[in-house]
Amino acid sequence: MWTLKRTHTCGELRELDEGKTVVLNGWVASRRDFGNLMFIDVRDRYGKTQVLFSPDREAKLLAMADKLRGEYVVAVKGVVRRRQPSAVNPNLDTGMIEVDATELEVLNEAKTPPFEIRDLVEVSEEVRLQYRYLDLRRPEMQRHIITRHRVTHAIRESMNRQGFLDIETPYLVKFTPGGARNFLVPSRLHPGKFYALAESPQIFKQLFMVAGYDRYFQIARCFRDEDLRADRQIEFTQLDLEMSFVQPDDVMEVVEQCVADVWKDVRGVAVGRPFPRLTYAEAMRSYGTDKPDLRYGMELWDVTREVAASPFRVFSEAARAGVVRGLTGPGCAGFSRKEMDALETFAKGWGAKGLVQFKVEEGGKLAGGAAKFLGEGDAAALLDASKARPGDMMFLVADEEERAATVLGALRGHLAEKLGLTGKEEDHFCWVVDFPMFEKVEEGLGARHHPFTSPKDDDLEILEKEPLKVKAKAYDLVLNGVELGGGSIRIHRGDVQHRIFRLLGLSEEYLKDRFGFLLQAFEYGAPPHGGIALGIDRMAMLALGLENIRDVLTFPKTQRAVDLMTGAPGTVTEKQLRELHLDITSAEELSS
RNA sequence: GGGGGUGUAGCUCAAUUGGUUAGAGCAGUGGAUUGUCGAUCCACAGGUUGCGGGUUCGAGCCCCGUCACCCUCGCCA
Repeated sequence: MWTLKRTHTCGELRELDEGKTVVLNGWVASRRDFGNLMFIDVRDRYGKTQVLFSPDREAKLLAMADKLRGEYVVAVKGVVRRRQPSAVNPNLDTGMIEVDATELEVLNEAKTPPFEIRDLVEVSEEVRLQYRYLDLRRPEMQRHIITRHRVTHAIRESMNRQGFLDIETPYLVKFTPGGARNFLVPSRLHPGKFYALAESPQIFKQLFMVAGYDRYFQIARCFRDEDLRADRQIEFTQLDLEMSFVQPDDVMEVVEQCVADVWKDVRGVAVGRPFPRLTYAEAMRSYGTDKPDLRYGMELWDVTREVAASPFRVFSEAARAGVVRGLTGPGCAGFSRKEMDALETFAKGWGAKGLVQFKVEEGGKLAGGAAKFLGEGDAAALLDASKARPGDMMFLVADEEERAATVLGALRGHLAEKLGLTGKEEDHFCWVVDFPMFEKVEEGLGARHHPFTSPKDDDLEILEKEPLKVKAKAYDLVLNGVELGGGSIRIHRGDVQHRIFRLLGLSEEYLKDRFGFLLQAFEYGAPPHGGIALGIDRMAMLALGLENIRDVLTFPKTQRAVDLMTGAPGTVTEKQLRELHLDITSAEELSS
């Protein structure tokens, strides 16, 4: 029970409020004790306000204030005073005023926290996660969580404005193979049977299209039992959407509008539209990745033809079966032996046999270990292709095409980081389109996106003949080298779907068992449709300029998928196991 | 499953070539203090050096094992 209910938040009082009697509720952020005079900063999520306890009031009040400690929860009644010019704190929004306390109520005491509740305190993430509720009290984390709210709010407003319906789908679903590993939930009512936690609403949203809800969206949690990373959690949130009677352009248009709305609301910037589009082939050729970072240049170049007859056998031999490609490191000619070795080690770590490095000297002369092996026209060809100038460095990889692209793509990112090219504030969105439909897997073909992705119309005729050349109506949204999400136009015709299934080597029986309901639904009038899913955690992370998804999640899990605060996952009782008809067979697990 | 990094006081870190009683800042506690704002000054308290084993006259430091956290490859969005 408390009597002093707040009239204002700790971030809102200004000079104009001078003379008002106010009540603040919040946490004691700091205490500056001058004996007969004391200052308390009271904090809530809106800000901090300085409260003055002066000896002009009754002695009891000051004595009470003397007992205050950090993170005590307090209610303070007082009069807003304008500060003397010399006492103004320009670093605080409320720094022009202070509250001259007349009453104090301690709503709750607090133990000394394991770390200070402030920004700019370096605390190990392990401790932060263990006391996440305290970490979340820090202004920096509150800014993250509030920004995340603004992202989701802006998304909902934008999608609503664009005529989309927010509809939910089940999380407890039937296991469907392919894609990510599922979490399984044992069924109590059906011994030996399991639900799966939805890895995405994919199938349900397609059924919405069959049902006629032609513009659907949802901010949905997804569950994938895969290894965690700086930008990946086992449960994460997607903006999922699906539309009927559309082509890829229509989906991309909607997404661009939504993202632009979010960026305008959250970052206050107008993003340029339409976003640039690259084909998958272009992205791989120029950037060595299907998620290019367009904040800087350093595009890859190819000299396979030019060096095919080079006396340098590393080049000429690679040119026969593979490619010779490179990138230009601006101003890198000054790299030390050590730095160059480190780059070669980096390249080898990505599977390169080696990394050929040439310094470009004044007059366009190439220097470096392998320079002496180059033939007459080689240097000129390299200079021409690389656009390298004196002071630059060329990095070349001679290998099979995919390997060369991957290595150089990784090297490009690594160099950009090293050269400080990635720190820019600008955001560079782009679309990567025309992905291959299939990829080679151990036993034949696999779906690159998922098996309901539509091939491009023109490629239908070569579907069976040259499946690896077939392009999909798929598109990925990329921001600063991070994949924000991807989608596709789906197959809505049964005949095409069956051709794809056949190519993927899926038997009719198997399909009937796993996707029977979907295939059946598609027999009752499925409209052409397509959609996309975007990672909202990543979006919030990038909107905040962060590099770790955990910093925009309230209770993230560690790399080993543990919640350090609750201790999840945990053991359960024998009774629970019995009810679920489960038997733990491993002795190790039983003892834990 | 593989590669790399880290682990010392509540927090962030230091500790020479293996050498005496493991230090500092912040936080904490007590005292002083009427204009601070990450207040200041004085004092005090605070340690199973992640854990287990080994080598050694002697281990925070070397070796083996193990655990936790982070980055990453595979995997996955």
